[in-house]
Amino acid sequence: MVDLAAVFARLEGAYGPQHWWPAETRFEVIVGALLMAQTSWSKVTEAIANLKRAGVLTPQTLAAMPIPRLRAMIRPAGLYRTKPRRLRGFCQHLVQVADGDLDRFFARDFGALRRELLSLDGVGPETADSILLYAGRFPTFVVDAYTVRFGRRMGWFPYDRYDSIKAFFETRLRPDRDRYGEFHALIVAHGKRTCRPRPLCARCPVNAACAFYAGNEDKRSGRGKIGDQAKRRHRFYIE
DNA sequence: GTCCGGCACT
DNA sequence: AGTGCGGGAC
Repeated sequence: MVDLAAVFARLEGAYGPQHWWPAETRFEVIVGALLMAQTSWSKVTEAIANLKRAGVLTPQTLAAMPIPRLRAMIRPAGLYRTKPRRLRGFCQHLVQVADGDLDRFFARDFGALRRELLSLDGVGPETADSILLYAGRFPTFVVDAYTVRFGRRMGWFPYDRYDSIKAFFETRLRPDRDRYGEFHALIVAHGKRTCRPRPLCARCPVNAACAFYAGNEDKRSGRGKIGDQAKRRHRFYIE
């Protein structure tokens, strides 16, 4: 029996409200999502600030911008060979199908919209769901590497397939976009601060419900079969 | 060295 | 399933 509401409450209690997505407009949310891969949010913020300062942060302007100029502005976000092309491509698509109007763009069937997003270069499932949730305001659950690691350690699922994990959450939570958005943000906070590659289980707010923590009880106590050397080898981080 | 709020190639 | 994409922060 997995009580997601209880886990949510404990994460919220430990980390507080996350205020996602930190952007002024829906279009900024989308630009941020497209620039996010393999970088930190502060770098994305820097890149968006460059676009704003230059006054080019509109779908029409970005859709018509030469790649080298775009590259110079979003350089802080890294992966500069791919991201400018993807950002411009998305804007061209947005202008094409909705005249750059996000109200019109999102005012369509969810399933069709998601498939359309996934067909665009640079938009995989996580980016598509981030856009649909945080910009489109659809109740769709976002899965990322933190979610996979966290859920597997908790013992909620053994697999790492995006759609299956997404379904795990969506079948257990009422479709509520604010709650979905906050839950994902809390999982990210948890993954950064506690459920790291080397987990800080001793001060984890949900360790009482965690299979990984339970499975390592003998190692924590130091009275199990596994000695100190093996503990280090297995990379369990004991506070 | 590893890590970033991934994705598209092979 | 493995790897290129990039460079700053730690």
